Formats: sequence, C-alpha cells, structure tokens
Amino acid sequence: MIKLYNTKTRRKEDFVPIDETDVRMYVCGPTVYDRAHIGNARPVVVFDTLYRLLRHTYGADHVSYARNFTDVDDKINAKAAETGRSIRDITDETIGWYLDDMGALGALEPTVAPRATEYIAEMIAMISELIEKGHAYAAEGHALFDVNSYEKYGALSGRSVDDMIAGARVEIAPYKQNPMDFVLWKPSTGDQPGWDSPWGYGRPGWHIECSAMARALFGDRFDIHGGGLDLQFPHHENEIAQSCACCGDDSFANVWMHNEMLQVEGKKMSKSLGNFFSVRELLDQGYAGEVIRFVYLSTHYSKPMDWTDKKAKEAEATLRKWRALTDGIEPSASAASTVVDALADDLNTAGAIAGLHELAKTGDVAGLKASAQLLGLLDETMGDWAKIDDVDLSTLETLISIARSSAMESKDFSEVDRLKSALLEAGVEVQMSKEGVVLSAGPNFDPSKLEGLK
RNA sequence: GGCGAGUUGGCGGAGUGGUGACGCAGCGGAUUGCAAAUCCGUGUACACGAGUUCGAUUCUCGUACUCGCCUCCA
Repeated sequence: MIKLYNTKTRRKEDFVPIDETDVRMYVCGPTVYDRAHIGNARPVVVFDTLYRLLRHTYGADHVSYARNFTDVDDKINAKAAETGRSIRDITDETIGWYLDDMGALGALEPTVAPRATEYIAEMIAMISELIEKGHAYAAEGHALFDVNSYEKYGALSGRSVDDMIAGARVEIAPYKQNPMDFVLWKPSTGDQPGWDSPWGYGRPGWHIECSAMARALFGDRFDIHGGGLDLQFPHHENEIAQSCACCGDDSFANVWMHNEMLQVEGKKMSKSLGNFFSVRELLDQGYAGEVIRFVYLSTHYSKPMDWTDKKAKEAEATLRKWRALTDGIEPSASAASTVVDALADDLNTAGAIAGLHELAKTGDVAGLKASAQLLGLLDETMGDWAKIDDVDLSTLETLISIARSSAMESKDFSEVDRLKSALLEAGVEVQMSKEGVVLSAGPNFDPSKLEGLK
C-alpha cells in the first residue's frame, strides 16, 4: 500500500487509485524559455521516482503521467523580442534542451507532454463554461475568474481571500471586480502570440492551461497532481478554483503533492538573485546526471534541500563503489522489499537509499542493482561516467613487482616507494598483498604522468 | 503584515510515545614492508521551557533561531 502526504488534506493517506488500470498523474512542467536550472529539476526527479514506484506497483502499462510544456508566456515573448527569433524556434529548442537535461538525470519521459498551444480550443471552451456558470466574467478584452464565486478558494494553501487582500500584494486592475480575481484570457497586440476568442484576439492566462490540459487528457477526475511548493499559491489554488467551479467540487486531483524548494550551499537560489545555475552547467562541470539524481534523492522531497559540492562528492563515491560492485551483475527479479516499502511510505527516498546501503553491506549485489534501478540509479545507460578506461599497466606491474620482491630481500623499500608514489600521483591505484601487486587506473588516472616511469 | 515549514551526533540525513537508522568523516583493531582497498569494532545527537502520560526526541502550548511562500520562479 502506497501512502502519500496529501497537501489538500494535510495528512499522509493511503493511496487508492480511481482506476487501478489507469493511474493518472499530472505534474506542472516548465515554461520553455531557457535552460532548466537545478531547482527545476527537483520536482522532475521526485515525480519521476513516484512514477517509477507507481509503475512498479500497478504495472507499467497502467500508469499515465502528464507533464506539460508552457509554450505561451510573456517570458517567451520577451526572449523572442530580444533575440529576433520566432517563438516556435525558441520553444522547440528549449524543449529539446529540457528533455536532454532531464534525461541525463535519469528521468523517464512522461507518457504525455502536452504543449499549451495545442490546447487553446480546450482552454477557450473551459473559460466559456466558467462564464456560463457564473464563475468568470469578461471585461475589456480579458476574461477573469471571479474568486468570490468559488467559496473554497484558498483551501489548498490555507489562505482566505480576505487575508490575501490584506496582504495587499495583488495587482489592482480597473477591470477586476475583486483584486484577487485572476486572468483566464488576456488581449494580445502586435507581435504577441494570439488566437481569436469570444473575448477578442488574445492568449490564455497561465493557470487555465493546466486545468484545461489535465481535463482534456485525464477527464474531470484523476489521481495525483504534483509540483513545487512555490506553485501551491497561486497556481494550484487557481487550477482548483477553475476546475472545481467548472466540473464540481469532487473533481480534479484527489492527491496534491508538493516538493520543497532547493537551495545552493545554504542560500536561496532564485532568478532574481542570479545565483542559480542550470542542470547543463552542472553536467558540463563534470557532475554525472546520476550523481545529481542521487543527491536529490538523499533528502525527502518534503524538506528543503541544499545542493552542496560536498554532497555531490559523497554521492559520487557511493555510486562509484556500487557500480564497481554490480558491474556485470544481472539484477534480481524484483527490488528489495525494504526499498519498496520505504518508497511506498510517502516516497521516503532517503530511507530507500539506506536500504541500498544495507544490500551492499550484506553482499546482495543483484538485489542492490534491481532496487537501485527502481530509484533510477545504477542503470546501464547512465554509467559511462564511472567507467574506468581499460589501461594495460602490466609492464609497470611487473616492474614494481620485481622491485618489491628484491626489496623484500634487502629490506630497502626506497625504490618501491618511489614507484608507488609516482603511480599514485598519476591516479593509479596500487594494491600490494602477499599475492603480489595489482595496478588499476583510478578515476583521476592521468597517463601522461607515467611517461618518465622506468 | 498574512500563511507555512524546519531545528536529530563533526557533517549529511531517516525514523519512533518505551533502551536513537543509515552514509561520510574521526578513532581503535585486523590486514599490509608502509600504504591503499577491505573487514571488524567504536559515539550517552533528538533547540529551549512548560504540559499531557507510568513513560516524549516523538503529542500539546509557549520561547528562540533558521528558512520558504504570499511577486516571474519548481
């Protein structure tokens, strides 16, 4: 039995799918105007892990996972204006980057990845429906959601409309009946992307996208809706208002899940502060995607996670060890129950990793491999970073063996030590035992440093 | 100002109403010519103050501190 913490009820609950043969999960995807930064990647890894667990539990063919691409947005427009490139050109390129970068982190592609611009008709239909039902109104080329018409507005994030207005950080616009009313449709001018609608030529607001796409793909009700905690308000609150006002209070997602935010070296990362970096930059710096994934999984998704270089180094060492241990090993038929149980307990990935350590310690390498793969780790396709070049060191091995043998007689080990330190300096691992000397290339092996060794 | 989260050993990080996982580092030992690797062993850590309880790190309240959201952001 999978248990998940449901933001909507603020409790950990048994997960009961609406239809076990079609478990449906929707996760808010990126606005495609730039490379994904490492904060963007956290929900991707979190919900990818949940997706894997659901597939493991209900069968790979019985889980649908949708993650949208927001390809109509003012940030994209701004980028187009700035670069002189077409919007489609920018969004296509960015989507390509996104899939590459997230793929490098071992994220499976969702079963559907809808682009907002392909669902404009559904959005217009949904807005029309909201207006008919008295939950929205048209004004000056806009369509706006009337928050007073939906009494549960604020339930997800635990805010009341009055509190929010008191907070006073809302955009006051003359065409709004209530300051908290949010845009469903807004007018487009000039070179802004736009479509004809009953409210005039324009484009959709951000929130209506997810409501309309989730409905089009999954129907009025589905199982899980995920995203970052920062989306809880206003984005998810508005999605709920739109969808439930349109389709009924028991509609939309049964379970809402939110991952906590990510920091870098103890500091908040944000675009406005400019202290963020992209997944691609991290990969280019030599952090393997698998290592990044491991770091993410080592903290529970509901807690803030700090990205630090130290953690990445530790993760790398652990993975290198496990890769060496499981190299060439056929994974066992199923993941270990300790690992599955940890994941089933509200996606306790840190506990699952502890389970992997246990398997490694007890020597169950087949189980380790199978269990790690459930977490998207130790996958055959992701291991190139840990591969050590197969270098022929037999000549040097012989050389140092002979030197050592004579040193054993003479008790003068200076020559052996000289060779050994030179080898270590070159990144060669040196193992001496009764059986002899074994040399192997380590992760920092540098052949050029062996040149002068004789 | 409104809303919310967190505070566990040197570091990271799970978990639990009844002798506090796991990883890294450290220390001791085995092994080694010395090392490395490996193996074995090793730490009286649950912010503070009250309350509930036979018993609280775990529940409740308060205090302090940290952090997040409320504004494009995952």
